Amino acid sequence: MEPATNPQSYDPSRYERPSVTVDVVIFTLISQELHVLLVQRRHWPFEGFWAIPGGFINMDESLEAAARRELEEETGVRDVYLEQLYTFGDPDRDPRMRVISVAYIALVRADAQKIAASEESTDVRWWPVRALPEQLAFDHEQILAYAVARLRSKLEYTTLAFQLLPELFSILELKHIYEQILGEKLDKGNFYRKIKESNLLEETDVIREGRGRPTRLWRFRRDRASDKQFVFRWREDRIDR
Amino acid sequence: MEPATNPQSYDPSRYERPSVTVDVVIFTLISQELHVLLVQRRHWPFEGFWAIPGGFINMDESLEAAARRELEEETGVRDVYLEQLYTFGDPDRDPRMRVISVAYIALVRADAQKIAASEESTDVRWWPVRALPEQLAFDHEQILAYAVARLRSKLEYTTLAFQLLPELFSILELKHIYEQILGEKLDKGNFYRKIKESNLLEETDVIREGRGRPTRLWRFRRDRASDKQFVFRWREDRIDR
DNA sequence: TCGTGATAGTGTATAAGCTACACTATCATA
DNA sequence: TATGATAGTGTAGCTTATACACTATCACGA
Repeated sequence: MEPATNPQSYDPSRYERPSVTVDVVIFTLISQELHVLLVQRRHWPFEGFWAIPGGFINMDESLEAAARRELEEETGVRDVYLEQLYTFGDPDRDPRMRVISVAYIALVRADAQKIAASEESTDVRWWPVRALPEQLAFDHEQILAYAVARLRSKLEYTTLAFQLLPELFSILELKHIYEQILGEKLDKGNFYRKIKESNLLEETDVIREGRGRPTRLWRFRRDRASDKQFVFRWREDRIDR
Repeated sequence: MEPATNPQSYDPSRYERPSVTVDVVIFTLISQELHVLLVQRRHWPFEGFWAIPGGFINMDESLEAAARRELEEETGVRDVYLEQLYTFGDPDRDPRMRVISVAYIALVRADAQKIAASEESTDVRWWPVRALPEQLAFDHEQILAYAVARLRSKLEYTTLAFQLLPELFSILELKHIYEQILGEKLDKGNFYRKIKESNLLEETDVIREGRGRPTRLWRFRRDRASDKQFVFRWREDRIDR
């Protein structure tokens, strides 16, 4: 509890304190594929290794505010989807000192990447989650693996997939993302039916011309998102704590 | 990231550090009803208020180890289900100083409560979640509400309910718990079928005599639990991050 | 000893939802 | 005007869920 089981001996300042950082796993979609932002470290420890962006919390900001600050520093993006993932705190995860890291997941829209790209430095890159660097700094492999698993899992039963798409998109583009994430082909007809029945999409007048038949574009109804969660598929190996 | 976006200026010890505590929301079943363990504070701040048990982490133990230590100190119980809930870190959640609290959920078996009771001090009590104290210390109302919501949610699509039951139980007792949690009556026949099909229960030779027809008792197959998650019911308002 | 209430457990017709896949539609281009 | 490419619809049949009627086995009292 807050220090009071042994109240008579209470003196918080006695206790040695760990450092607390916030790490943000930033996902986006590039050419229909899921990517994550990593930064390359220039100094010991793990010099040259890729790492999840993050940093120390300020004493006067909330954890989420710290995560948003980090996110904006790295990508220049604001108002994105952000959720707390997990807190990693093994005693020796950082060789320098005890560091507790509160990890967050951020989803950045596909059409917002250019902002990131424009501010990209040589040691900041989007990596496809299917082809990540061999080894990451610290326990970041574990954090990233967990983030990917959680994202995959949640995309199946929430509207998170929409956060990755641009403002307007076709139903088959949406299907493509689901296929990427689920790792399997989906039936076109069934997908259309399911998405339409969900009533989460709003038809627009925009028609995109392409090689075949012109494609109608749709928009995500944010208002509906909170009312009704969209359950795309049930899986037995869900990760969602 | 771990401190290296600005590597040239890196010096972790410069940063002011928050205190980090682990709070454990301990649930159990008493007379078929969900209860939670709270401790009453003896000192400022929130003197006399009920709080979730917890304490500072040691510098050489993991977060989960700290949670298990707290749990054992409070209930004497080991080897229970434990999962990280969420990390609460608003700047002014503790009036004394900046405290980051990593909250855990623990599920204690119904037949293990006596252990807790035997070590109970005057200011430690099991509270039914349906009738909690008006106000809790710090932001513990929020933590507790979140824990209860997450527990309810997860009980529907995991085998967590079994963690609350004694070693041996009847299928209708299990049904009773699900009814408690879901807040609705379930069909007996469908419940039998669903549970049996799930293959999560192991029949025992134990028969309990009662008023009516004798009841066969069952045991939870822990080995199966990891293979196959038991999805009892889908809900649209799930909370599972 | 037979009936009744209480609890335990099974069977099944119907409804609802999902899946697979065949079908139609509309464009560009050769 | 035929062909390929992409967009979108219809539907038969299978699978699963729901509601509810049914059987089973005990204690206990008339």
